[in-house]
Amino acid sequence: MSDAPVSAPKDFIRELIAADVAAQRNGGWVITRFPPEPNGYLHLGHAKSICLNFGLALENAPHARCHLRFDDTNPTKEETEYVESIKADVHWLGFSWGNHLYFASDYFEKLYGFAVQLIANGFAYVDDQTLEEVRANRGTLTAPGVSSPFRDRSPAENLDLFARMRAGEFAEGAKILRAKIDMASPNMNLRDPVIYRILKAHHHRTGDAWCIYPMYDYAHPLSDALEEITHSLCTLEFEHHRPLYDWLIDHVVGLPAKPYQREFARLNLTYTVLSKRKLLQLVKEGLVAGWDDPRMPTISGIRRRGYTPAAVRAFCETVGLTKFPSVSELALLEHCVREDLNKNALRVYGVLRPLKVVLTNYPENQVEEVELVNNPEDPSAGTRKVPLSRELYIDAEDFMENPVADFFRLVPGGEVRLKYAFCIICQEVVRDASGGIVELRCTYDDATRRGAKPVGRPKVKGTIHWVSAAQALDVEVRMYDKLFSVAQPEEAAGEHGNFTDYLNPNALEVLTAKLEPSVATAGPGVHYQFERVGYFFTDPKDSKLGKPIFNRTVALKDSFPKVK
RNA sequence: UGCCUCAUGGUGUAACGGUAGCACAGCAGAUUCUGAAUCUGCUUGUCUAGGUUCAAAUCCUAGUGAGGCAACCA
Repeated sequence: MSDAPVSAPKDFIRELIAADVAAQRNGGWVITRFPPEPNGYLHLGHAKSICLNFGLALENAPHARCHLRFDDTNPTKEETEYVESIKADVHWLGFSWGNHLYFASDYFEKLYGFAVQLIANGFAYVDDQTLEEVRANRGTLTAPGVSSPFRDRSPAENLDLFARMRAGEFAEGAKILRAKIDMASPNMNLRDPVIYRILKAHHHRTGDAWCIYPMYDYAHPLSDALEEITHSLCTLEFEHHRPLYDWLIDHVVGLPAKPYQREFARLNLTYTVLSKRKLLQLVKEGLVAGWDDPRMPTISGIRRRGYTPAAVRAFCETVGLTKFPSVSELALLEHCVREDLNKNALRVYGVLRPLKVVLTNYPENQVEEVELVNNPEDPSAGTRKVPLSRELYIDAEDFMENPVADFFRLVPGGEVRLKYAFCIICQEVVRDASGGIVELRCTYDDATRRGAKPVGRPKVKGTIHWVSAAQALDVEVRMYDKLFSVAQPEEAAGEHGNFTDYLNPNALEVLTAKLEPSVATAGPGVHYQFERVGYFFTDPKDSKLGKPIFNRTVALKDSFPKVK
C-alpha cells in the first residue's frame, strides 16, 4: 500500500500499460520498439511514435526499454543510407536504444524455421497461383474468397516446395507461402495472407543469402516476440492486422514471449503533408531542395530549420494519443518552438530590410559601444557590446510615412526609442529620383539614454532595433514560412486535384540582412532571436566559419495587425 | 453497399455514472527599453434521436458523420 500520489496515465495506451505493470504481466516489464523500414527519411509523424515508444521506456524505468528495430523485409526498397539517417534522427530527438539495435533481417533464419514449423503443423501452404489469381480469388469487401486449388497440399509436399523456394529453384512470383486461416473471413487480412514471397533482390544487409523474404505481417509479430517486446504500438491502419498478429503469436510454438499490439491515430498537421509518398514527390519534382529542406516536415528538415528536440517532444506530448484521426495545428508546434527558444536563444539585432538613418546631430566620426542584454529570460547569459554611430539601419517596416492607426514606430516628425540607446526624432525623409525613400534624417536626444523619458515631449510608445551602418554585416537570411498556403492541402486537392497546387510560393524568401557584428563568428547550428523579428538558426550545411547563413525558424508572435 | 474503429469549444485533449477542466488559437486589459515574453479576464463544446438511472459526455439501441480494410509494400 502506497500513499504516494497516483499520477494518472495520460492516454489509453499508458492506462493499459499501467494496468499490465500493476498486474505484473511480463514480470512488470515494459519493452517497446520503434520499427521503421529503412526506405526513407523520418518525419514529424514518426516523431510522435518515437516519443511514445522511447518515452514509455523512460517512464517505466528501470524495468523498461525501447528497441530500435529496422523492419527490413523488402530488399527492393531499403538502403543503408536510410538506416544511418534514421539513427541520427532518433538520437537528435534525444532518445537512446542503448545496445538494443536490431534488424528484422537478423531473424531471417529463425523466421524461416517458424515457417517450416507452421507448414509441418498444417498452418501454411505453398501456392502456385499467379499474382492475379491470388488477387481475384481473395474475394471483395462484400464477397468471400475462393480457396486456392493448392490449399490442401500435404505438409510433406509443402515442406519440399518451400525448401526449394529458398534454394532458388523457382522464379519470382512463381510461388508464395500462405498462412492457412479463413478464405471467408470478413477481415481480408485473414484470407490466407501471403507470408513469404520470392524476391531475387540484393538485400542491404544479407546480400544474396536469401531469395525468399517474409512479409511484414509475418515478420513483425514474430520479431516482436523474439525480442520479448511486451507492447507493440503502431498506427491505426494496422488495426485489421491485429487478428493476424495474434494468430501468429498463438500458432507458432516456442516463442519466448507473447506481445500484443495496440493502435493509435497517426499525426496530421496543418499547412504540411505527412506521408512519405508525398514528401518524396516534393523532392523528386524539385519543389523543395531535398529531404532536409527547412520547409519539409522531415526530422532532418525541421532540425535544419532550427526547431529543437525539446520543442518537438513537448509538441508530441501536448497533441496526446487517441484513436481519433485528428489534425493538429501548426500554431501549436510553433508555440512549442517559441517557448523553448525564448528561454534559450541569445538575442541579437538584425535588420532584414534596411532603411538608412542619419543622426544629424551625432558627431561625424564617433563610434561608441552600447551594452545589450543577451537574453532577458536568462540573466546568466550576460551582455555584449554593440557599436553605435552616426549612420544606422533600421527595418523599413519600422517606418511609415503615412502611418495606419495605432502605428507607434517611426513617422515623419515622430519619435521612437532605439533600444538600449536613445530616442530619435525623424526630421526629414530623403528620396531618390523616382520618389523612393532612401534615407531618414533624424536627431537624437542624449538625455533619453538608459531608458530616460523625453522631457517636454509626448511619451514614446515605440522601441525599435537598429544596427550601426559602418560595422554591420551583410548576411544571407533565408525567410522560411509554411510549406502550403492552405491548412489542408490534401483535402483542398480532393480526389482528382494535386496537392502541390497549394504549395506556398512565399515559403522561402532570401534576403541580405544587416546584422550586428557580434554574429560574425557564429558557427553553424546556433539559435538566435533577432529581437522583435523572430528566431533564426545558422544553417548547419551552408554556413561557413565567419560567413554564417541564417534560416528563419519561426517569426515572433505579432499582435500588431499589419496592413499589406 | 460488407467488416473494423472512432465522435467533447475554431484546434488538440481531460473528465472512467455525480461541478464539463487544461492547452493552442482568438478577443480584451495590466505590464514591458522586444507590439515578444509574463500576468489577468473573456468568448466558444459533449453529433442526432430514443432508452436505462435519483443522476449520462460516460451505459444501451438506432441513426448520422469520419477514418481504415480487397500489395507477392510497410
